[in-house]
Amino acid sequence: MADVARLAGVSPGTVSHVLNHPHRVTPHTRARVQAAIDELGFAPDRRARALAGGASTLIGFIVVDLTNSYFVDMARGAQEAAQDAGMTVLLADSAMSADRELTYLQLLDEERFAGILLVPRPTIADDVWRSRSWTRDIVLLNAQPVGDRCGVAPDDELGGYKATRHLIERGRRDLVFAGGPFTLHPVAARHRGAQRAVAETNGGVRLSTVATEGLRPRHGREVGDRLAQTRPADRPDGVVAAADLLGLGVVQALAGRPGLSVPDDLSVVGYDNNQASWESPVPLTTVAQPGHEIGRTAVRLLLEEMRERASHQHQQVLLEPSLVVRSSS
Amino acid sequence: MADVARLAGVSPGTVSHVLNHPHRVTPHTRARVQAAIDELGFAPDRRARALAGGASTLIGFIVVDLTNSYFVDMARGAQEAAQDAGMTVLLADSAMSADRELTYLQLLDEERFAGILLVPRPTIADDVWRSRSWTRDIVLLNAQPVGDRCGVAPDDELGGYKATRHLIERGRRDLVFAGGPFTLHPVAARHRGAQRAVAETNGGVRLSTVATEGLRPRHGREVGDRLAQTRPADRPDGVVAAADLLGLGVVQALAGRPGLSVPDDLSVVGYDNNQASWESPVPLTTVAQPGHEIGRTAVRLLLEEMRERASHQHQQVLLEPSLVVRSSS
DNA sequence: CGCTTATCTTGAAGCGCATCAAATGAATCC
DNA sequence: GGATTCATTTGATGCGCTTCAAGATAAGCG
Repeated sequence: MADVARLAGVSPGTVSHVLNHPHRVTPHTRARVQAAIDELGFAPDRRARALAGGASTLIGFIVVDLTNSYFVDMARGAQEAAQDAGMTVLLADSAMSADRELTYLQLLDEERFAGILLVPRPTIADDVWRSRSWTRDIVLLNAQPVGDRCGVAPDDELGGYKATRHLIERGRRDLVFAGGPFTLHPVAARHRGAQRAVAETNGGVRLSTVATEGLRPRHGREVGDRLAQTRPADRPDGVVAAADLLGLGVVQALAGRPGLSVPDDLSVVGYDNNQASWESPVPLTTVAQPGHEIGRTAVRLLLEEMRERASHQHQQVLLEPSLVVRSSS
Repeated sequence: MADVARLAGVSPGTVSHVLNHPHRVTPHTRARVQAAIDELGFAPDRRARALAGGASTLIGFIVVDLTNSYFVDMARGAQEAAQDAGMTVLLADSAMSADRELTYLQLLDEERFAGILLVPRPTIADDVWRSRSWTRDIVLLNAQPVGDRCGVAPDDELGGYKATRHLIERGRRDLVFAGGPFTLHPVAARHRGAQRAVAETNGGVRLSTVATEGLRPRHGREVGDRLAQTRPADRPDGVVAAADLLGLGVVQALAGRPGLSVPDDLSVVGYDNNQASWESPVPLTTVAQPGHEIGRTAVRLLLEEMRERASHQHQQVLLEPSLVVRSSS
């Protein structure tokens, strides 16, 4: 910056002004300084700026698993909202590791980022970072509510409700909810939603539950095989799968079997709007997570917390998932 | 830091020493300072440290599309290698946008990151960032070679060769290469590899080429349908697909058709080791990209460039993809 | 034309830390 | 016991920038 000042024949303070308060500088000198900046290819050191002046313009986003495009959606929503506020989101992939989660948290803390968005690991006893008090503002995404922090999450109960309600409106009367393990909060919540939708019919619709060991296609295929072996009279006519890959497994197992066509004999609804759900031979009806909105909302909360530190009230926001109807129902 | 010094009854310089040169400080005072640090919950400001002392410990990783898990692999490899060197990788998702790519580049430049890893958009006329001279060291990943930069990329030609060679070794004699558009460098390179493998047989194997409009499952299904309509006598017995999703489409279209079982009547090899390739009902033989190694190597090159700036020679590294044999061949 | 006011510009101080030369203290040696 | 040496500790200086009080210049007014 000193070089620029010298070349432009002004004081360092003036260079700083054209960078930060251009209106306070005569158009004439402003032009000269700008010319010097261009000629020297000067790019101000943001660390120094942040050190001297206000805060950083960086927001950190720590994600449990970047392999999951749901979280990438969140990141993009966050980036979008951050950009509107002149800030930037930088990502860190903790890749399921508690250690890394903590390490990143500490790093961003020491780097004095403006704020931190955290998608923690889904474990319950997830207290590694909670035991410590951080200097940065932190907003939790896709996590169970925590009292002393803002949080944004999808309304899984509502999603389960919507999926089930959809099948009921399509005339299905004998439903199965497939998913597991139920220790996973989202699975349990979606299940509750399904139960609520069925309860509203006052006995007009039956719901049974198949607990699976996981949510992968092979678990779904097991469910499908089991359905195929059921006597046609006892056979359900709708499946609410707790995840797309699970639902796809069900569809795969049913493919080609007589009397078991999807969606005529059996409707299937998935969950997550996974890429696989629309690239399947039978595109899957599914519930799309509001990942993008979660990201946007999280940044909004973070900015609020940063700006009105004193009056800020922590809050938990639940966002509504949306039904995407395709060929499987 | 001043607070810590005061509480421990030492000078600020000493606090700095226990942080940076612990051996130069008496165990006794070191313990006292440490106690003060703990009591105050002091976490040093990394920006200030970098400003005063050497360089930052941050490496930026700008990715064209984080939705693609191939790039997440690279990021993880990079993080791994960076960690070994006491550094950290932070990600930025340019989401296919040239603007964002440039903006991030400039941001990381101004934030004085130690170095930058860039996975640029696949376009050829990709000169937005090239026109400018950056202060940071930059390594290109998964990109066409550029003279004045280090670069790391997969050897697609070799991958195409390996896939084809595998089918030949399995006794296949009439092959099809399916993929497109051929303006995509990886597609063209894989095709060349396939041609080389066939050429080595001196006429013992036939290869035809089906140019598709894209690499999605539906394009593959079209190929599969066409194969099914071919007279059995003229029908190929092996398909080299330029991508997994394409290959999966082929398999899907063939499923259940008599005389067209996979892998008996027709073997299929995909490319990318996409998640879908192993979760399919017929797990796909495929070529796995060395994403992890690309990330590791890129960081290695970056560190070399940083440490031996004077003597450093830019280099292009091609990494070997590996064949993953599963049920479709 | 002298003085007040508004507009620009300046230079010093400080952000939080690392480093380095200088000072202090302890240990060693004859 | 005094002189040396080596290990610790100190305090000042500067990293690149913003800001702020103060100085300089220009404009406005009677």
